[in-house]
Amino acid sequence: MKAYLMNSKRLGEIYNLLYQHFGPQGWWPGESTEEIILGAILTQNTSWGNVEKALAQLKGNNCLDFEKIYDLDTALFAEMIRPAGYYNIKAKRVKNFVQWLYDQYAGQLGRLESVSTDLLRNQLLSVNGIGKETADSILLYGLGRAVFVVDTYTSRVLVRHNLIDDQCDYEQIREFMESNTEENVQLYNEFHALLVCVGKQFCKPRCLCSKCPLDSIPHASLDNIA
DNA sequence: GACCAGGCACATC
DNA sequence: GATGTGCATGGT
Repeated sequence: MKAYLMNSKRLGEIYNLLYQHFGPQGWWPGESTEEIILGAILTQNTSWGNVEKALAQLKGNNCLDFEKIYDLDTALFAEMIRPAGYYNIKAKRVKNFVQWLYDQYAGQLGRLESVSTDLLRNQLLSVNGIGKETADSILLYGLGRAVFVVDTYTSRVLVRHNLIDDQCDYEQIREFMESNTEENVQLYNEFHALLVCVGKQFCKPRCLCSKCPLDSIPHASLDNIA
């Protein structure tokens, strides 16, 4: 059997186990595209609980809105998102994104619909503060494009279960996921959310947790755990 | 008090 | 190209 068939079969098993255990995740948590995009930037190296606090503050100040943010003083915006951590740098990053949206698309998210995914991804990556994971989160969860999002949890779970080498970089992991699964926005959405879910609960950095729903999937030895 | 959390850019070698 | 560092709050 060819490698890609084996990998797609294994990924299928993993997806089914996770889906059976956790159920549909219905990501991204957020009521609007703007909230999803803000969440994607605010969650950089930050726990989601802290992001929720920051989003709640924005909501309370009626600032979950790119037009408002565009006009808002950066220092003032930074104060509102303080609970998310790295608030000064994240305030600049959000402003950079909004500035890009205004410069290129008159501030209208609707205008992104006619742009190809590849072009959009490259444009997002050119914004200072938007890296690969953030760009792909925006594309998949915010804009409904079929791009697999790779994050710490995705990588960790795949490495632990010997699906990828721990030296794989972002693009290699994304390529691995996209080439071994059906190209489908809803599948990418659920699969990534489920990987985060199992990662949070059962795949801590320094331990091999038991009772993981993926226990039946071949597992790396402790020696291989960073 | 240490460790971790849904990264990214930049400096330095 | 690889490696190290700053950015910061809040939960466990």
